Amino acid sequence: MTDVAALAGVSAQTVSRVAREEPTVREATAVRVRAAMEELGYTPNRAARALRYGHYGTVGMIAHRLARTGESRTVEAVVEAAQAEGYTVTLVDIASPAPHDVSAAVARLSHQDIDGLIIIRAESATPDTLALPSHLPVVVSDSRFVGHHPAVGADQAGGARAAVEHLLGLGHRTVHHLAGPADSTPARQREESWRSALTAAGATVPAVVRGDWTAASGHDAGAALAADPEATAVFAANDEMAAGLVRALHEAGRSVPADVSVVGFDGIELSAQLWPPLTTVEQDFGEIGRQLVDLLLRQVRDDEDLQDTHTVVPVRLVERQSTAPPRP
Amino acid sequence: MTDVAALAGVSAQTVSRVAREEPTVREATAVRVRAAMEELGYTPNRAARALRYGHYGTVGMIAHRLARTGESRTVEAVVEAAQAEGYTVTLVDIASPAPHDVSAAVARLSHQDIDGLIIIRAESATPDTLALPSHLPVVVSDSRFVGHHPAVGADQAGGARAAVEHLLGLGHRTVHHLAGPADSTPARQREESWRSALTAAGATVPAVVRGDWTAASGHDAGAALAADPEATAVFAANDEMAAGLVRALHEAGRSVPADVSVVGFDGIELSAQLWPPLTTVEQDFGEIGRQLVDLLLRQVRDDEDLQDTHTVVPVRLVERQSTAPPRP
DNA sequence: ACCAGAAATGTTTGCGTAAACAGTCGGCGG
DNA sequence: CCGCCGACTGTTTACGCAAACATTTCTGGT
Repeated sequence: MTDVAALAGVSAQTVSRVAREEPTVREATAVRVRAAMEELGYTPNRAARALRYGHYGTVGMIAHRLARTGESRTVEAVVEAAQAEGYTVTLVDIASPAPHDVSAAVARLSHQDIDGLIIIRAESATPDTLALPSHLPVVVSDSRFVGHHPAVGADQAGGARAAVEHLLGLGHRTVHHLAGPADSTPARQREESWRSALTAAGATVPAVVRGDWTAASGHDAGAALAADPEATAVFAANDEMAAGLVRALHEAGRSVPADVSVVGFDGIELSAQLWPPLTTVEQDFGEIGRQLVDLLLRQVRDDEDLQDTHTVVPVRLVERQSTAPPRP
Repeated sequence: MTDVAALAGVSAQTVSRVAREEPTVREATAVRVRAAMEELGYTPNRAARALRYGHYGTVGMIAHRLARTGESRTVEAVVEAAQAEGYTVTLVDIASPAPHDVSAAVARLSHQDIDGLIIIRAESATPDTLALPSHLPVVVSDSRFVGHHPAVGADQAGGARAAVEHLLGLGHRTVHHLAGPADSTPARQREESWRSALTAAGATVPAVVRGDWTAASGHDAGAALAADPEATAVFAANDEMAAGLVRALHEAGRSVPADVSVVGFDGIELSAQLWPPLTTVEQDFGEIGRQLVDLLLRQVRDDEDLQDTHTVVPVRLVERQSTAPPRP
């Protein structure tokens, strides 16, 4: 900055004014300064600015396994929404969703240059195990934190219920469930909602088959389900597992949907390309991302107290060709 | 920091020493200081540190549509590799891969607190249109920048050749190509390599069908290909389009692989779950991410000049059940 | 007990920026 | 033609931290 000032024949303060486009600089001077900045390749030092201003223009985001569809779509939406508000996003991926790793990630990130923190799918962390720096605004996409931090989440319960009711409505006696890992909050919510929807309809509740979100685990589970002639309808906790399940059914010679109907969850892009195209509960990841950023920035900028806020983003059942009435 | 120093009854410098875990502080003192830090919720201010040190411990990453499989896997790998080296990653998503938007993103990011920049899939940007701040270390995952910036890329040509040769080896007379968008460098490389592999084998080169990477575009293209009885083997430029293509073939009553063999590219998780499981050219995104970080940090830390470096990461043809010899 | 030298701690300074305050200059009314 | 006002521009200072240098407090050996 000093060099620019010298070259333009002005003071450093004037350079600063030009850099920030203050209107109180005479145009002729500004032109000269800009030319000098150009020539010297000057760029304002953000660390110094952050030090001066006391904030960074950056939000942190913690995620686990961010190449997964739900994660990456949320990340994309968050980045876009944050950018639209003039913030950048710094990302940390945690090794596992275990409390210890989450805390380590928070510790690392809270020493970073961030004004606020977005935690997505910190599935197994609990408010107690999460040692957050005081006064750091936080939003979470996991409802376990309701009452501790503002949260945004898809309507897991509603989606699961819609899936079960759709299958029951088709005439199936009951609906099997291919659940997600037991330590995942969304997985548990989907499972509980599946159970209560069955109970409410007076249907029997079959044993849960559990996977770990991966397609491979869905494929394993599918082998078991395919052997059970009673299983005519399956609600899978996500689309990847549903894809593995469908493949296992194909391999077992069971037709989808003639022999077995399958419903997924998430609405990933490829769900429409499976054979048959998968009926699924579609989440609006874009909206989730936008809400997360909105809630966070309201705390950062306006110092709002949003503790008890819990935004539920609606989901939508998309009926495709993987569901049909059972064989008579 | 001053408050902590006062509370612990030491100087600010000693607090700094404890914060950085310098070994020259007596343990008894360190304990007192740590207690004070704890009580006051003190956290070192990174902006001030960055200002003092002259670097940020952060790398920037520019990507486009980062929810796509290849992108998100690369992002995840980069984040992990950077974390392992003690760096964090700040992300910016660009609206479109057009030169103008890329430049805007670079401009935005170069004013951020970053020590280096990773550009992935800046497909249509050219070295000229990209106004980078001078002296900012850069790596690129697009070979168009070879000679301008160090680059890392999968072996596009080798992968495409392997796909074509696999199909030809199965006995197909020729191989059709479902290409990616014309403004994408990887798409062009795959297409050119497909063409030269056919020519080298003395096979005729059918007209290219072009998609835009999405499964939907693959489905559209599939409708055309399904109507052509000459098309017994198709090499799709990515797995998403291959999935759409396979679905279109199913809908047209053409069997895969009995009537038409299909090979994809990327090796996304769901490629193994399609029906039939997709033969594809698998990229090692993890390795690409690690190489990107390695190349970048060598410039950042050691000030190495890596201009002409171009690391090619091998790909691997994974044979599954979507390919077979043509009907006699 | 005394001293040299090592260990521990304190003081000064500057990193690049922008707010607050202090000039300087030109033009206009009287 | 003087003085005052507003438009510009310059000077001083502090943001929080850590390197460099200065000073104090311990060691252990005699």
